[in-house]
Amino acid sequence: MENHSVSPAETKVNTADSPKESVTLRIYEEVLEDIRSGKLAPGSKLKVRDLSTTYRGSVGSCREVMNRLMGERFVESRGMTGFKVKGLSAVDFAEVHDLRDALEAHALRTAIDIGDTAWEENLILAYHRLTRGGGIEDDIVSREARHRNFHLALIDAGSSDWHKFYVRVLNLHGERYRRILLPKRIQNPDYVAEVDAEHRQLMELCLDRDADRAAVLLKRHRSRSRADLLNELHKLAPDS
Amino acid sequence: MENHSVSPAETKVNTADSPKESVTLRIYEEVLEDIRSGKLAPGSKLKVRDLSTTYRGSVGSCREVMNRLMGERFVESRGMTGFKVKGLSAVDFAEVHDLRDALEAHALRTAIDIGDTAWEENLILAYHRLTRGGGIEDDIVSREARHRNFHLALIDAGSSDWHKFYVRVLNLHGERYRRILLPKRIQNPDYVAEVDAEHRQLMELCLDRDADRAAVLLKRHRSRSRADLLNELHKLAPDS
DNA sequence: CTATGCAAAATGTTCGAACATTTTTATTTA
DNA sequence: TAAATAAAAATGTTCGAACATTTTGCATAG
Repeated sequence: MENHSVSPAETKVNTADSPKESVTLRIYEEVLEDIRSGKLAPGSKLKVRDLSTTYRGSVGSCREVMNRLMGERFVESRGMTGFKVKGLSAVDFAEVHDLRDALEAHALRTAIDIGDTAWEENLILAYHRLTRGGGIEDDIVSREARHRNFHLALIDAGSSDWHKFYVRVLNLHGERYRRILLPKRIQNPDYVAEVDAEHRQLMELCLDRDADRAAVLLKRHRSRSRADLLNELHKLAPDS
Repeated sequence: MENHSVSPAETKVNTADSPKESVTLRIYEEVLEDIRSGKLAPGSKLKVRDLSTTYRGSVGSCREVMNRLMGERFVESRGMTGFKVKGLSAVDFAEVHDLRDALEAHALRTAIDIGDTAWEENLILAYHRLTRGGGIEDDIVSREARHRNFHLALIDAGSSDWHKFYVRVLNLHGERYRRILLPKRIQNPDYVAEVDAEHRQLMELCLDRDADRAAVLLKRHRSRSRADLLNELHKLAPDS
């Protein structure tokens, strides 16, 4: 049988004071990144032995990671037949998108309602990092991370841990669809600039405490992505 | 150090055709039940070696289960300090309750909107099982399972897998609070009868496709629980 | 007495071999 | 040839020992 082994996501530079993360955590991060980037193809089988050589860990460590990723729905498993990368589908994407919209809209209103100065300052900081880049690493991975952080900063006041927990997971899944199906767009400078303009507006509406307009803009902010992604998905599988 | 070992949840009878579930799955189910019943105390440490003897598996199997339960937020872990049962707190409960309310209200409207005959029939069946008992096993565990199934049946039409996934987890957490803090009430026949009357109303409003009243009743259905549980929690820790 | 540091114990983590199941391949038979 | 079967390979699962880190207990210095 052919072996679709992949090379793991870039090894992280161990800065002097980094507190020596566990093997399991390292593999978790690398596998998650590789699933989100598409390096581990949607629907493909995840054989723990292959994983253990690719990501340099034991079968046990890899199985721990698989179990963890099941909880975040990036990995599936039925009975004693091993693990699979979750597939892509139009229905799944629509669900992810709509549920995130609902949760985020609610959280945004709460944040605008009761957010304090710290929230405002953190939001400004997140916007700055998003647009100015995060330092040395300025690839697609960190861009998406900064993007996610900005959107999390928007709602990082008042809303519950549960809310944030779910929004984070849904965001990660949304990113996966974007990165795999629209890789060109998210690297196009014009598109990025245009989107960042919306981010700025969003931030300013928050600072002005204009919940209604912010909610509308947030929804519009994503609607193009949604339509285009569903279009791509229907091209791949017209019947779903 | 003292050893707070517990006896595992009752061993499941292996009927002839049961497809031989994996050790990990068995331990997962037993540990989850013991966390929800309070046999594994909120906030207590989960030492894999103790677990492996209590639940008759290897450390590796137990670690897989811990990782899985982390995804459902029944178990926490920070750095290299092992696993802990998630604690109880008033804020956490309020978050669980409110988020579930929001998700379920939305799902209920969708179900009433587009639910078909199969949905209606399934709902009637779930109500029957809830009130008439589920057969041999009629303890608190199966009562709660049937209760959860009824509420899942209410929304089991149209709403997304993600929605159902999250509602299920939130329900399990809500049950945990009820079982640990209000054990008397949920076993009181009068209370059960009273609640089941509400269940019947709820079902009938669904069959009548009266979304507005159903939504109101669903909210009210839980409000007493919510108030009483928050009261209990404040007694335990008045400052949370 | 408190604080500090060391050693021992407890606990957390990782590993790869051993075992079990599923899937594939080869072979036989109708 | 096609279906059935058995052997072999591949893959999935489980285990407990080995290793690493954290916590505990104790001795000593301030």
